[in-house]
Amino acid sequence: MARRYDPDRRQRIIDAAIRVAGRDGLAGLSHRTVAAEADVPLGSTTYHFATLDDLLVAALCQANEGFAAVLDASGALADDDLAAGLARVLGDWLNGDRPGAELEYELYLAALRRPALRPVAARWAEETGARLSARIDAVTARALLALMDGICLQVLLTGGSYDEEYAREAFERVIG
Amino acid sequence: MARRYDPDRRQRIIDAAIRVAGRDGLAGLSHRTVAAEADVPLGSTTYHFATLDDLLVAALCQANEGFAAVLDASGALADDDLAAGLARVLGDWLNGDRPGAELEYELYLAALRRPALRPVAARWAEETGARLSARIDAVTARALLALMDGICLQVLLTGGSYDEEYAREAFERVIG
DNA sequence: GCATCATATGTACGCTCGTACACATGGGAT
DNA sequence: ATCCCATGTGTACGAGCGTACATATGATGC
Repeated sequence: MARRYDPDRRQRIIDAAIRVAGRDGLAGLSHRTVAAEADVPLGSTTYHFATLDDLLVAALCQANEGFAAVLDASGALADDDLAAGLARVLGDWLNGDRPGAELEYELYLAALRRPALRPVAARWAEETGARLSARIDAVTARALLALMDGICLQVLLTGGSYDEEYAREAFERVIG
Repeated sequence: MARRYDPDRRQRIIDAAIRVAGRDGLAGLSHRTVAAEADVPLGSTTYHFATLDDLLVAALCQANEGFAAVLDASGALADDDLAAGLARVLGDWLNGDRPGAELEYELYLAALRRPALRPVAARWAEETGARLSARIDAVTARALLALMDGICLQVLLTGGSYDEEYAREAFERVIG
């Protein structure tokens, strides 16, 4: 009954959704679980996000900024050795916040089956590609992006560990 | 009441699961939906596959053979120009049976959140890597695999179309 | 002040889900 | 011929789900 007129309500629901998805995966995400995590009544989550897709889009948009932030903060794009810089930032991201990386990828990959998420996933790819394009030609940027995705996938899917030197070598070859 | 002692019961349930997952995605997969698709009673699916993970593992194992079959049949590994061969087979797979490719990837990516699927996903990566290793050194094979995953992902996630020439160029650079 | 309307709340309905379990059936070992 | 048990069948239970909706509240514009 408390906390009527909570100006941050919507944002708190998104944050709660990210926590729930991070803990239990997308399968554990529902209006109710998010409501419980955010400590708001069920009706509040359904009011702000009529469908789960709406909530997913908001969560994906926010989670997407995780890697972008790491990428910008690392200065890898300004590194003299771009391949080494990318390999380093990927390692920082994968080893620094593995659950966060898993969540980000899960949301990203969810676009495969949820058309509503595709524009967001596509925009992320475009924006990251654009950052790379500031350093290198468009084709190489796109290939680097694909390679980064593939390497992350191999690490996350097989549960293996990240091999920075191998990544650097692969990036270097693509850069040519 | 009919069809007692159906020796192919288990296999028919797996086939039904693949059809359901292909049509409605993993989210639409349940003991009941599979039972309905296979035209068997609910108890039959729960008997042969106590948990959904059991069923997923069986489906993933079977679906995994799709790309491998295309890869073998294409003769890409025997192609003089490995990069061109891989780019061609990827195009055949993505354009020839898009729903099948989506399903295979969805099952593959499900390993991210379902530990039970990880060994299967890891084995697929190993086996495909081994096929490539017959043609090229192990590091390059692994990088090629990552790049193939990444390129497929970009196509499937963004809904874009596959650019074979771009893929060939990227493969070529990795091969060096 | 007052009307308006976006926001917030609680409850209820019908559905599907996983799971459990009691019972039926008949192939194959003995 | 008989028994065992893997396999097959039907039903029920409790839980969680999305959704809808009637109602409450107070910020905001006038």
